[in-house]
Amino acid sequence: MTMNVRTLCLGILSFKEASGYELKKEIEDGMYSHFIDASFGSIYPALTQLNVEGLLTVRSQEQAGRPDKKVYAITEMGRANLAKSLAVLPAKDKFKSEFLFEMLLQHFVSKDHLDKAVDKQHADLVEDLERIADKRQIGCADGASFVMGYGESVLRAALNYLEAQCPRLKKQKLKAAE
Amino acid sequence: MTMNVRTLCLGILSFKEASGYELKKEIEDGMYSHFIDASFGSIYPALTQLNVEGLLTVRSQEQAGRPDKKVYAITEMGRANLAKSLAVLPAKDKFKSEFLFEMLLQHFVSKDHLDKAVDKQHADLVEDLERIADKRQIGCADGASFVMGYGESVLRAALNYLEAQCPRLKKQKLKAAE
DNA sequence: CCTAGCATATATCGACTTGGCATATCAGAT
DNA sequence: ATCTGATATGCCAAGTCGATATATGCTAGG
Repeated sequence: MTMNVRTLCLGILSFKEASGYELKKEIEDGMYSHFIDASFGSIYPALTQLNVEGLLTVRSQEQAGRPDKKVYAITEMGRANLAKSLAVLPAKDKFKSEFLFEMLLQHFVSKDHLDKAVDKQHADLVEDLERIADKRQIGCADGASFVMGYGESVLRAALNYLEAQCPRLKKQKLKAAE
Repeated sequence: MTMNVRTLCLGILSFKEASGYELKKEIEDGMYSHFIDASFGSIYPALTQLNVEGLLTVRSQEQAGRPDKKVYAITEMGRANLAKSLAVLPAKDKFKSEFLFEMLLQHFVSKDHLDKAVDKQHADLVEDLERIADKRQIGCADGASFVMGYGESVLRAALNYLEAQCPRLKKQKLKAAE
């Protein structure tokens, strides 16, 4: 699979048309957020290029009191191109964690700093799980359901491990529940 | 935390001296492999730069029948610099999965291709789990133990989910056990 | 009241990183 | 005899991130 920002944009636009800004929001806060990343610096040039190649169409949409939106929609050529990109076996998952790196080198940092890092990791995991839980309530089809279930399983496992290794976290949890 | 290849090299070299090639092996197959990535194209320039800045020392080691090794060792300045980099709270974990992207867009690919993608994901997860299990047998201290336990939990959760969603995989497992 | 910050919206640019390629030698497999 | 793979270092084009710039309107606090 040729997984770059181009393919990503085509994939999201295959569900519904959107502007560059809306794509970024979807990638950051939406269903894609826990297994994909992309910045404006790659999204906007990709959209321009895809439009030039005829894989997308643009239409400028005026908005009251806001800058104009450039709404992109996928074309038939775009769908064909996306299908072609997806027809290659996906590359191996990549997981990057500064947190685990810091845990590995814990003898270089203070006990206090380590506690803060663990707390942050815990908060990040809880936040991600809550976001998925919110999306799940809405209820969605086939692929989306599988993807959210996968994310939920993995995040919950990480959270459980963290709480088992750092009993301190459970106390905080109880505190928060009061 | 300033997590770039520079910090990564300093971190690994804080345990033992190594050449660029050995660092790559450690990152690819060693304990770091499931939460960090780096290519030769970033490792070698980083080592050269760190040496110029006095954070590392080099010594050329001759080897019978092989090219000379440049063995890098961390200096006191290097350790101080590493400690400083670690004194910032770690950034949020990043997880990239082409597999999940493909699952989300499954209506674009054939049933056969989807099966192959799932099989590949399954094999990747099993391979990673085995690698961690091998490392764990050796037995290691504090940080390393935590990191491997974390990785094991997360990978096992993913594997369990995959097998629960695709009962076909269990049959393959039994086949392989025969 | 007003002003500081935040959300909307698009775009560029430097710095970093990846992945492929080049180069060289030797061991073991075919 | 030849080819693949491991050891070993390094360069380079292409892709990507994070910060920054620009412009506007809404909202909440001082």
